[in-house]
Parts: sequence; structure tokens; C-alpha cells
Amino acid sequence: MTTAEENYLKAIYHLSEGGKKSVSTNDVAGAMKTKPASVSDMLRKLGEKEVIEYRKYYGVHITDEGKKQALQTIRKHRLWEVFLVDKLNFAWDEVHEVAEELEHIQSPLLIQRLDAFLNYPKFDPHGDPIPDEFGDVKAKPRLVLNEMEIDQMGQIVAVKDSSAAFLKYLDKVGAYIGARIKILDKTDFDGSIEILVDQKKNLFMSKEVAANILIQQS
Amino acid sequence: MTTAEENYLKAIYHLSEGGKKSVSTNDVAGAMKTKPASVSDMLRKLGEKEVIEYRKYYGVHITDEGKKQALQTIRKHRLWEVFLVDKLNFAWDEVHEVAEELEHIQSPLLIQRLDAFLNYPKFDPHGDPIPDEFGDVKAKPRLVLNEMEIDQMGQIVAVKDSSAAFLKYLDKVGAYIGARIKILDKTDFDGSIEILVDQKKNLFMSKEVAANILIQQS
DNA sequence: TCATTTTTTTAGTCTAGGCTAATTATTATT
DNA sequence: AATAATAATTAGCCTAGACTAAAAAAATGA
Repeated sequence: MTTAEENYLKAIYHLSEGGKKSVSTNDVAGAMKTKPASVSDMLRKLGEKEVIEYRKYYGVHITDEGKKQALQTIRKHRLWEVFLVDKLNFAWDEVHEVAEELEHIQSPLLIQRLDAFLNYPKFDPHGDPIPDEFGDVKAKPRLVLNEMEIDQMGQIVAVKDSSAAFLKYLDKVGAYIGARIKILDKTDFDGSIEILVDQKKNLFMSKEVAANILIQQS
Repeated sequence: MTTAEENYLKAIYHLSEGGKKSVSTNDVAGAMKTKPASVSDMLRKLGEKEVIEYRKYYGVHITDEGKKQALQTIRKHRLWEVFLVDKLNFAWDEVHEVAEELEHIQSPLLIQRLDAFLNYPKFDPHGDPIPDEFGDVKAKPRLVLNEMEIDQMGQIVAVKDSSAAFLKYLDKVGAYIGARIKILDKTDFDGSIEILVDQKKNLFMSKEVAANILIQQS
């Protein structure tokens, strides 16, 4: 697999995550920031390698083999993120781009050793679970904050949008990975919510922000 | 600079090291394991970027700017080698290929942090000096073992041929980076030499082997 | 249902880096 | 100095991965 193929496969994997049946060419183009024409070409290639099932005009399904390979790339990405934050003192909002490059280094031994060196971490700095070397993820299910009901409780374990802007905003308002939260109020009109952070701090946020925060229920 | 360009420039830098005036297309093709035709093309491109001075049919000279850039790549390569050996417990003869990939990661911050994390090492696991962030190398001059005279003394600080086979051979006969040596005898006929290792072990080696061992005189 | 809109694919072009075969420069040898 | 040998360059082709424009299929909606 080339770097480009790995990136496409990873994108298709992520787009399939929400339980969506099939992923469209346009979706992939959007995620990859390429044009649909380029995507068609790549889908044909990935189809031939049997990491996806490709039926012209009907989008793609990722195969079990494809899933396994995508999870390997994701594993590498997240391990490197842990390395950057834990060992090289990067901020959690500075690691994505570099990890995007590092994840394509081809050396199973390297990843094995890195995993050991980092002490077999289970989550990356954004709270996302790190698949094991067989592609297994045994993380408990997570909820999207804006889909929770009043009085439900949990812990912030991840963010979907790990852009620098979003991460900085969270930091500013006092939300962070690990924070324990409780839904205090929810406005049907605009979907905005009010939460209690660590049993002491009230925090109001828009639906858009809440939709990017993942919660582990306790 | 693309990865390919970086690799060519690094090769040209190394080929220029022996004080050779100009480097031939064939030399570069040999080092890069590509065909001369491909090299001609790349030399034209590198010439346009002014990292080399290229006169058709007369080989190339690396420019000051080119030297600076090559040294940055070399710096990155060697820092990663230190990381692999010191932190991830790679053997010194296992690191080259992986470092060859890692050296192309583009992130000045990453290298800065890595350098600090490794405690600003001055030599890589093969004993080669690590240039600083300005491309300066302040390592003392080294001699090639087969060019030393009887009774001269010094310390093994590096090997030129860092192939796994050569490194394993050295290990087997009891030579290693850091060993203190003294030239006991030299045969004009075939250039083979006999050395004393650490004041206790006599070691006989061919000119070919000795030509790959670099000595720091004490 | 049939026409229009949207989505997707195909066809053809481009750049980076390779290659081989043919050509041209330079160097070596008589 | 002329010719032979070697080295380097050019020309033309290939693949990967992007693009645009055109064509075709699918979805929508009047």
C-alpha cells in the first residue's frame, strides 16, 4: 500500500464508522480534499486490492481486510500522537499533522517497540482508543454530547474535531479530556446545552460544539 | 524539496565528502541505485533550485545552500538513529532503513524536540557526528584505519560501511565503536593490518575491512 | 412518467520519478 | 589527429496520483 492508498482507506474507514451502509464518492472526495474524478480512480484500485467492495455508482463498503489495514494505520497514527505529547511535550492540538506523516513509516518492529516504549497506551491524546496489533479496539461505547439527555452523566473522553481552533476553544472554556460532566439543560430550539463540569463549573455550549465532544458514560 | 530530491542531495553531499572536486552522473546513479538517465534529469532540477552547480557533461558541485540542506537531512537521519537505539532498543545494525524513512518527516519543531529529548547527542550509533541545527559539525578529524601508520594510536569512532553484514563482522571479531586501538603491523603487499584492541586483544584485518573503520586520534 | 438536477465515471492532460534506446560529448588509445 | 571506448544526455514511454471537461447513470420532483 502506498501512502495515498493508506490515506484513502483510512478516510473510508472513518466515513463508515457511523454505521453508514455505503460511502459515496463525494464523501470520500470531501474527506480527502480531492476531486470526485480522482476518487473514482482510486476506488477502482482499492477495489482490485479487495480492501473495499466497489460497485460503480453505488459507493463503497470497506471489507474486513480493509478494516484491518485501516486500523493498523490508525494504530500507528495514535501511537505517534502519544509519543509526541508524552515524550516530546507537544500540545495535544499540535500533533495531528506530524502524526499524519509518521503513520506511514513502514516498520512493524518500530511500532512494536514504540508501543512498548510508551507503555502500551490505550488512548491517544484526544481520547480516541488505540487499536491493538490485531486491529481490535476494546473501548467502551461513547456518546456524542449533543445527543445526551438531561441529567445524564459521563466523562469527556474524546473530541471529533481535533483542529487547533476547536481544541483551543475547549481549553479556554475549561473543558478537557477526562472532565466529568452532567447535562443540566437542553434547548430544543437551537440544540444548545448547559452542562456541569467537575461538579462545580457551569458551561453553556452550542449544538455545534457539543456535537464534537464524545462522552463515556459512567 | 521532495523526498527524492532530499535523497539525491544527500548522496551528492556524501560523494563530495572525500574532497572530490566534482561528482559524476555515474557516481550518483551508483549511489542512488538508479540509471544515469534518471540522474541527468534530477541534476537539472537540483541545478535549477541552486542546491548544486550543474554543468552538462562535467558533473556537479554542491553549493553552500545545498550543503546546508543536505546536512539538515543528515542531522535528522542521525538523530532518529539515536532515538531508535537509545530509546527503542534497536541494534545499531537495524536502524539505517527506518531512519532513511524517518529523516523525511517535515517538522522543524519535531526535530528540535527530539534533539532535546535525546539530550543533544553529538554522535549517532555508528559514531558519525550529528550536525547542529545550523549544519555545523564540530567533530575532530578522523582517519581511515588502513591509512594509519605503525604505532599510531586512537579510538574507533565510526564505520563507513554500516551494512548489517559489516557491523556483524566487527562485532564477531571484537571491534566496536569506542575501542582503543594501536597499529601493530602493516603489510605493504596486500594492505592488511594487525592492531591491538584495548591493550589486550590482537586483531588481524584486511585492507578492505580497515578502510571502513574510522579512527579518532588521541 | 419524463425531464431536470445531481452524482459519478470516463477521457484526456499534467507532474514527479523512474526506465530503455538512441544520440552526442568527452576521454582514451593507437 | 583520428578513431574507439566510455560517459552523459535526450527522446520517448511508463505508473501513480492529481486535475478539468465531457458523458453517463441515478435520483428527484413536477
